[in-house]
Amino acid sequence: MNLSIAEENYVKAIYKLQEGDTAVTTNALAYELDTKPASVTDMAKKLKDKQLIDYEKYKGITLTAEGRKTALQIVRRHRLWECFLVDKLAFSWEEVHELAEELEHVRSEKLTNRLSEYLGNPTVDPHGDPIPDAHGRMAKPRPQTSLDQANAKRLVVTAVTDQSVALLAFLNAKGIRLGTQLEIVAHYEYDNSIEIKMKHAPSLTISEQVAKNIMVRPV
Amino acid sequence: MNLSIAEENYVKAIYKLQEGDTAVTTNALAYELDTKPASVTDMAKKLKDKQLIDYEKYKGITLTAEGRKTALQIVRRHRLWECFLVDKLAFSWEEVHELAEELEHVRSEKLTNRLSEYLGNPTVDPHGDPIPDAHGRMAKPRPQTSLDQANAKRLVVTAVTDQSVALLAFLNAKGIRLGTQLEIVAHYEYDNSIEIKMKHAPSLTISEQVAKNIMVRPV
DNA sequence: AATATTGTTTAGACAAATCTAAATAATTTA
DNA sequence: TAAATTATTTAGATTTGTCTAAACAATATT
Ligand SMILES: [Mn+2]
Ligand SMILES: [Mn+2]
Ligand SMILES: [Mn+2]
Ligand SMILES: [Mn+2]
Repeated sequence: MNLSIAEENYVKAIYKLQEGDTAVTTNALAYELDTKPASVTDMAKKLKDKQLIDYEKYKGITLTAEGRKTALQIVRRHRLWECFLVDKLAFSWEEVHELAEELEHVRSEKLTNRLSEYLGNPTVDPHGDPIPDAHGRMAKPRPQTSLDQANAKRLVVTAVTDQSVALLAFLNAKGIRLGTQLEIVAHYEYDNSIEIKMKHAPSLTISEQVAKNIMVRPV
Repeated sequence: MNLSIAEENYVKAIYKLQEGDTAVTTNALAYELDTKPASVTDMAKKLKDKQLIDYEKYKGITLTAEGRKTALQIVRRHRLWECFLVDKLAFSWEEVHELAEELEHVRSEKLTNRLSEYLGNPTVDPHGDPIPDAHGRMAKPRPQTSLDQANAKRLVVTAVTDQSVALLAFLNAKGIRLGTQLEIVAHYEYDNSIEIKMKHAPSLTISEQVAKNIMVRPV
């Protein structure tokens, strides 16, 4: 099936929003893609015709098996290009999403697989998200929790859930990246802020909002 | 100026066809882009509006200074990606054009310049074509002639003008690539075929058509 | 010079992707 | 449950890039 760039972006967005079996709503998809609900309805009809989604008027959207397979291929390309940009071209993690958003649309299995191999077949991207392999399989991520819910004291950063430039740049400024080890020094109940301590640095206090978006596991 | 992919492909094709100051004809451009003359006329009006080309009805098309600059940026991206695919991902020279045709449309100066640097700022692409630098300047290619016109006996292959998969695959099969050294053993006047000899290989005879598309200079 | 051929443009149409505004369905509130 | 609100769809338009068929211009042939 030959998909346009717009169609690919829709399929990927549906995949992103579809947690488990919950149908994706028209409005949510419009918001995610920065477009209008009317446009989503139009596209939903096209993707249904192409059998990439199940869709009934007013009932929301879910990917078919075929659609899920397609989505995983796009996600694979996106995350591999992000790795390339960070690992080989020394881009910072907040710069790569936008570029990968375009590079992901070059559809060549050979290119994708060669790129993966060249990068050492990475299993996570620069934001800690898992990379599907050539068959669409993702390594089951090791158990992780958001920093605000962590109970162990010594932790390592495994992923970031909000990948906005604003948060990623903030984390850069504070020296927090994937693999960073830290200890929880204190929880402040007033605003649920959390004081953390990293090696070779004074402790710092981060807001609940930041903590919620940092994923960690016990070291 | 924000150009669509279609517009970029037109600008690049005009650049390719515009040798010196000869205006590019509607039909030639349609053939090059595998489209119809009527479509070219439509696009010519748009590119004229955007001041990328000079165009008067029935008088053909030439790039403006702005258009030339745009074309050189696209050519730069195209050739850098070709280098990447060959040098880093081990693609063969006949596979890369099609992929670069898509990758060239990712418009990011930062990406382009980082890629160039990563590749060691190459000055020629895998087909021997020169790569414009960040300012659009190309190294003046060292003097070269087509193999059928060469008079020196000991030669080195510097470029290939016909870059069809068919010719490139033929040259692969015969062990002829950029940098290959060869001697002219004989010219056969009957069909203008040329017998050549490369190191560590028996001599072989190639047709005039092949010879015309191999660029060489004295070693 | 008249005619034929070739090259180019125009007119009118279509598909893809989007939009706004209006209509309709589903859900929540009173 | 009736009214109000929210979510979604439809109708109709627009832009981009393309096409075919017909008209027109430039060039070549007799
Ligand atoms: Mn994208
Ligand atoms: Mn990512
Ligand atoms: Mn292209
Ligand atoms: Mn090339």
